[in-house]
Amino acid sequence: MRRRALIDATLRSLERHGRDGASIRRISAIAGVSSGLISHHFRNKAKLIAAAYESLAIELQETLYRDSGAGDRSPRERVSAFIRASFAPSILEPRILNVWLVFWSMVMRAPAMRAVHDRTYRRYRSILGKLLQSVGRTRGVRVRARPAAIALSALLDGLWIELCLSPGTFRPTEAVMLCESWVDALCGGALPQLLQPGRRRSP
Amino acid sequence: MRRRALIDATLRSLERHGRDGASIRRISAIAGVSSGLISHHFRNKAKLIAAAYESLAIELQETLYRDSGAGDRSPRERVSAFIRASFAPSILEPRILNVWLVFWSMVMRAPAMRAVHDRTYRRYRSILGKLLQSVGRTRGVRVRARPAAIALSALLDGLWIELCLSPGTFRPTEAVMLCESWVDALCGGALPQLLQPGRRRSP
DNA sequence: CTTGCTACTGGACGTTCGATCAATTAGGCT
DNA sequence: AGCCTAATTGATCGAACGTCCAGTAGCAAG
Repeated sequence: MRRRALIDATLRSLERHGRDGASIRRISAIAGVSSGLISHHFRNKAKLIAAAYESLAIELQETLYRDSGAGDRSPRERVSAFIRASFAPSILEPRILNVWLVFWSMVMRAPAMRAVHDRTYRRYRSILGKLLQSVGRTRGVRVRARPAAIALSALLDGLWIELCLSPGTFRPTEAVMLCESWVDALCGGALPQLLQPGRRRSP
Repeated sequence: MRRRALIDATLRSLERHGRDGASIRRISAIAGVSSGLISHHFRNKAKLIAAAYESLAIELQETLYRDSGAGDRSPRERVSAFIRASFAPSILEPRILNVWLVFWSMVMRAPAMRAVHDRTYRRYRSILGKLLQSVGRTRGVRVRARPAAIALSALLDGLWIELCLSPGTFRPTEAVMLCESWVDALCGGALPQLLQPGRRRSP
């Protein structure tokens, strides 16, 4: 499908040139087609960018979810795999942050981009929330999925952004450790505001 | 000083128009001067943007530090004030995220921007690290300043970004709660990897 | 008053941008 | 083979971009 190829060319262009890569001419050059073809398959540039945003977000979530769910792991091991996958070399590529920054800067201006963001982030938090809840169950703790997912996703994103912006500040293994520590504290009952009020499940 | 006025106009332009605001013509229009004047005071556009980045980062840190240090508070109260100030309405203004996104997207391309980023973030982590260490001291716990500051700054940034991107997802008070919970867990010894190895200070 | 220097103006130049559209090619259906 | 639709091209348009520079205005020193 041509649309698929154009979306891929868009992502590659944004990786290479950042915001300057969001240009019909650059994208069409990378895709090896004429500039007019983009206007034929997408009404305008904004539609193409929004489609690329959705594509990237969904693909990333599927990668993370697949990596964490592989094999017959315990819930705690699946969270660890999710965290490790979030700081894998291919994800930490600073070029990829470029792409996200372009998308985020459009979220506040284009309603279509905001819709994509809200939808994909809700899914992201849903995945994280379920993972954390099942970990809590095996530890006899009732995790409140929503705030827990919000906190862990913020921690993951914040560490990932800083690692991309200046990779020398700390190492990916430190980022993994900081996330693991937070999960351990959650399971250990040290974050009581993130647990269901009332007694623990196995007293 | 004219340079000061041009930097302020740059920040206002980036707030209003995002990346499109980083244009000599828009900035000069907001400042009420001719386009040529910018090339007179700054060698080129990149120098102006870098100066604006440094100005914004330093001003923000001074605001946060002043708010947290006011009065004769206990260390724990100062951390709370720092966290609350990080989610104050004026900071949460989505327009301000626009400005940071533009700067971050340039960090990976312009060495001068990378230098500004590294310098200001080191200062930011230093402030946070000292605050957390002094809190730990009053609780009989020896906090490792560096990883603790990295984690809390990532949590603050991640929550702040998501709040700016879609303010309806959760409320600022929830963000404050999540950060406070993390600090409580740290002080309570629930994040052992973030403490100095060995015994607690008051056993 | 003249000289010299700095702040400042605004137009010119060459690029690049997004969108448009008439013209051309390709491919399946009858 | 003939035809119709869809895919694709590339030129063209006006607008906006960064930089440059010749020129004006203001002012302090001689």
